Amino acid sequence: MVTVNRKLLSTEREKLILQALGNGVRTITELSQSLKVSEATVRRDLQSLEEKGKARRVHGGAEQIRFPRIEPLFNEKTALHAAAKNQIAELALKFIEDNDTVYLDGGSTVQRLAALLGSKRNLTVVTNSMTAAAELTESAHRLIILGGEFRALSQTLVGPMTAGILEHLNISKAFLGTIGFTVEEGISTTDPNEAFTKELVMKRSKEVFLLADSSKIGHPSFAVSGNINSIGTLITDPGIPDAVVRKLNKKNIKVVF
Amino acid sequence: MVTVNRKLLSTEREKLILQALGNGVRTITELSQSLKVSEATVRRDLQSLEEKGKARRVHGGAEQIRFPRIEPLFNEKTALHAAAKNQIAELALKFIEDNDTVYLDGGSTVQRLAALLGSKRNLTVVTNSMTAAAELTESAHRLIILGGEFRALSQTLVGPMTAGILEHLNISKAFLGTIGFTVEEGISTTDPNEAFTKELVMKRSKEVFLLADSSKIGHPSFAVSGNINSIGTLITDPGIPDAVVRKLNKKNIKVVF
DNA sequence: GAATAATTTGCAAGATTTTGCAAAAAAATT
DNA sequence: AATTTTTTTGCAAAATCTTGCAAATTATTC
Repeated sequence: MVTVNRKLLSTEREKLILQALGNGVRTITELSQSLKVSEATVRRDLQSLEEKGKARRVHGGAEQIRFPRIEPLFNEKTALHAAAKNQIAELALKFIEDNDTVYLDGGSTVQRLAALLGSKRNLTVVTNSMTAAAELTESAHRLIILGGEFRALSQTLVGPMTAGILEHLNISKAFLGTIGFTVEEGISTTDPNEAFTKELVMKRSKEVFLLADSSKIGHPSFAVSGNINSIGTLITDPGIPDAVVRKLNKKNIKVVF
Repeated sequence: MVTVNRKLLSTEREKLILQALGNGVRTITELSQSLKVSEATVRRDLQSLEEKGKARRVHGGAEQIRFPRIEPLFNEKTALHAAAKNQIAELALKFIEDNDTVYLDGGSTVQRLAALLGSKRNLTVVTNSMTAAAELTESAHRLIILGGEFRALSQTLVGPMTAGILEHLNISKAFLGTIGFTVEEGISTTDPNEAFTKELVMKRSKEVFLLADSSKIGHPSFAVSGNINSIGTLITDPGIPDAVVRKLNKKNIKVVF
């Protein structure tokens, strides 16, 4: 236990704050009182922690980030992104025709697409996303779920075991999500197993569509998936820089927004 | 129970809402009263949750996005022999030890067992049942889902595609459900694809437990699964006729009730 | 060890966000 | 079609956040 009998360095205080957050969400007032510093100071500390990716501020307080390496990227900054994602999903929908065999990847954008598939007829939907699967269990479409190890963070099935099924399937159109995307390297995610599955899907699909809002472009993640040339079309929002569009077009990747 | 001794942050409130939704559909009014905030605020929270894909709003309230409720048919059956099924599940649980690799089949009895696994540590759970999977997504156990075609009626993944993964796994204890069971033929179900998967599981498992309440005994169904001798133990209820117990014992199948 | 520079802290005014209320719009029900 | 219920929208009050600045603290230099 740390007894506060002298002034604390901000570094020490930040550690105490993190410790306090470990037990859940804390308000600014709570933190301010228990650390005996002004609320302004707490705010500044939290700002610093947020920049380091160790805490997430919410209006009125802050909470701990459980998976520091990953969550900041997940951080769906509110309705702005949500709107973009819906738009992207609607654009993607236009590429799907009745009777298609499509693959749906994990991720929130693709999830939106899954919710829209009710308007199509007689699809065969292959997916590794448990949430997409859940969305589709009540639909009339044929649903095929890749097996494999369940990854709680992304709610997907990933890893080498997925290969067994994928090898037996020919997918006409794959719709992939991603954590990061760069013009040089293409798709990248945080988990190598997930990257492996994405790569395999790209190989087994005639057409590959990448669904990524513009906030993801230019930010690579840890594990790179396959070759960027496997991607046929990037579906994104108008926030994508012109320069990126040009570079992608040069690589024969269509960009839609 | 959460005691509200201070103002809640919106993040916390959203978590409480999700928790409340876990028990089914809630109306806006209910949520507003139990959280002691205005209905407008509840609506806004639900909107936010919906954008994050964690809840679905319906007219008059909201529900959690989860795996679909088991269908009526499934439900009726469940209610019918509920007590027996719970007992059977509890008996089955005693055969599971920490660190085991177990297989969970579809069916309402096995589903009960899935719900009890929280008391064990560090299991590897392999399953083809979407409802069992749903039950376990939040657990700390390692979860492996067989791939394959989704069969809505039983909410399971079945057919030849499941083989790809099963062949790579060694299961120590398999817990199977069934539609019908006879001393002569053993397990039988309505769907050949489902029978195929059950058969394969029996081959890949060191010990096979069949969970079947006594109402199923003596009633064969359409598609027979594998050899009756693959079954090591029948876990059932006291309603099982003595004659059947004797015959099974002769075949070296233990009977537990 | 004193003087100076750099950083941190607390305060308070102005900007932003959240909340609850109520009217208008939309959806479901009769 | 009329009524009731639910949802959306606009608005004002309250709460929270940001920013600039001065005081306090800490680090650096002489």
